[in-house]
Amino acid sequence: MLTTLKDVAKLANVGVSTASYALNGNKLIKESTRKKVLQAANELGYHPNGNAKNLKRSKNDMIGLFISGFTGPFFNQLLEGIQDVVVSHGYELVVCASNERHRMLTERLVDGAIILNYHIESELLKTVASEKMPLIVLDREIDHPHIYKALLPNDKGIKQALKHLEDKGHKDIGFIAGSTDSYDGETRLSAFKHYIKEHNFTTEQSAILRADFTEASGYETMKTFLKNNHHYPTAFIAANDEMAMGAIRAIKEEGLSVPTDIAVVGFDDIIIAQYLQPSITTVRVHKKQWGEQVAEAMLNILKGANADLILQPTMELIEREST
Amino acid sequence: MLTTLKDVAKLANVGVSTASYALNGNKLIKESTRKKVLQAANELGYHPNGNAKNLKRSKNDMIGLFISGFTGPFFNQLLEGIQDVVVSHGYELVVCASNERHRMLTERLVDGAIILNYHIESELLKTVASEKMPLIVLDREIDHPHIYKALLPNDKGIKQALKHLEDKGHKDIGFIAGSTDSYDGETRLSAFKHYIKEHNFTTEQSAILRADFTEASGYETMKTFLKNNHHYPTAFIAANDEMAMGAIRAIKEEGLSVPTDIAVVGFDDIIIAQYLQPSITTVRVHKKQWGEQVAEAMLNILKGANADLILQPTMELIEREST
DNA sequence: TTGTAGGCGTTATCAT
DNA sequence: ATGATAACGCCTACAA
Repeated sequence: MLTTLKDVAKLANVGVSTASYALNGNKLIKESTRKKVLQAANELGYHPNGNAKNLKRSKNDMIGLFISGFTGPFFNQLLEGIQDVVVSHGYELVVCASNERHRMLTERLVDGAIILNYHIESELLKTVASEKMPLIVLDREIDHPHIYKALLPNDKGIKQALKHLEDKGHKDIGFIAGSTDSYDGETRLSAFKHYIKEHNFTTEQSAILRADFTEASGYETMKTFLKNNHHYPTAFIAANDEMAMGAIRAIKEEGLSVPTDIAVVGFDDIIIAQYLQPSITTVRVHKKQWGEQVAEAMLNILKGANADLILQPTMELIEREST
Repeated sequence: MLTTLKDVAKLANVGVSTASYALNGNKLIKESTRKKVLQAANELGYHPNGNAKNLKRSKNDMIGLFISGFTGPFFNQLLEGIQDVVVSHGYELVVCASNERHRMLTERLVDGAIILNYHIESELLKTVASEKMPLIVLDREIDHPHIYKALLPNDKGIKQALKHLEDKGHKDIGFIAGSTDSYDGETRLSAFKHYIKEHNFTTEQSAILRADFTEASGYETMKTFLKNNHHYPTAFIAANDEMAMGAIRAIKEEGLSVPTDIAVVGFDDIIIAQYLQPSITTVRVHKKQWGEQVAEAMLNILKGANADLILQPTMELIEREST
């Protein structure tokens, strides 16, 4: 067996509790005994057993982030934001991309969880959430006293994109939607439909394309669309930048020019967007800021603060060459 | 308090052990009792306490990946590879980017760990590694019976890059190194120095630049270099693609052309490399494959297999417009 | 200042 | 087929 506190205590010639106190910096322990214990622990390469410790304390000092996968350039910045804040408050962050068991979450191996994973069913979340285990969902609407929401104001973004295109003289605007699993994708789509109707744009139903957030899908979808329709909108909004990239590639390949023939607006402002040719006009989502806000909120909740705060991550239109 | 197994047992009118067996699918339990227990558990929204369970079983069914941060486009693909394999074997993966405590690792909350984080000291790793806790390091050489290595064959990559440039007629080749913390960065640098000498290239000491892996640092470094030296190499190798990107930006800004005046080779083949203008010639590291191999190795080790396997992730030169 | 002992929620052994 | 009970390793009253 591995070395336990008992081993350390024995080697240091003290009781286990003394060893425990010493290791945990309890003030009552004499300096000399603490030295002895530390020395013994060091000698044995002792590390406490987290399971035992956390079981006893019923606390893990650990916050979980549950995402659906590591694909795509979107997560990095969000992760950075969360990470920074979490560790600066003495917690640690674990990131899990499970799509079935989510044991880290269900078995309460974390003290709080941030959810951005459509694979996890809302019903499950409801059975997991509690006073001792607050949840913040980034990807759905859900009603529960211990589940907090931190959703992106996608409709604002769409509004800005449409406004921008309108200012540029576009009337006939298409849309490239992502997969239906995605909350953000679907809210972007419905915001689009909403404003299109409200502002009497001339968009045809057939100009609302369905892809799956990947560059390849954006390419394929646009390619097929252009092959099958001789009439095309003068502008497209894509539900993310990667699809915008793919669409632009397809448009260029069909001998059309961006933005002269078709303008394209992306969404998210991933790093690559500014480096492409043409660089992509996009709705920037301040992902790092979002992450920071979410993490702060979680820490506050954990601290017992009344965290009914409504997060408002910034969205702004970044104009570049594709429009 | 949260609902425990005892609560479930009570509601189902059975003993705790029976409840435990029922929930864990033990064959000895009568179908009708199992139903009762399941029903009760469901009703109470019961989820086992992972800490208690793992403590008792001394097993977590969990593998940890410890990285230094989420910045940079490098990790995603590696993560994907690891994730896929790990979950397909019934384990879960947790990703931690801690830079100080690493409690998930030290407190044995995982059954094995993959290390790609220069913040974690080798001494610590040695005290943590054991039969019950194998480690695979991706970022250092370290000697310990339970620490396995899965290092990138960086010298092969450098060799290919130099060969490519030599074939293109280059004799005077500079290098842009990353931060000294990085194992891969430093081995790339020393491989470069080694082959430069061996093949009698005319590289001057001053043409070995030091940046820190970011695009910005590549830009700054190259900018300063070109301002201060009227003589410059006809080609540069960068220790990663982002610095290559930055360098190219600086070179263009100084009114020189890539590749005519200065050719640039990157390293890693991050997604963006192919989309830039000029697209970047680079040494492709099959990161996903690397991740898969590492994960397979870990699972084998955990299974008790003799895993002295030497991993050989592929590296190949991808020729594009920057050379 | 230090030691003894009970309990955190499970699993697993051993009776029944 | 089921139920009592002893660990797992740690923390923390409470005693000494």
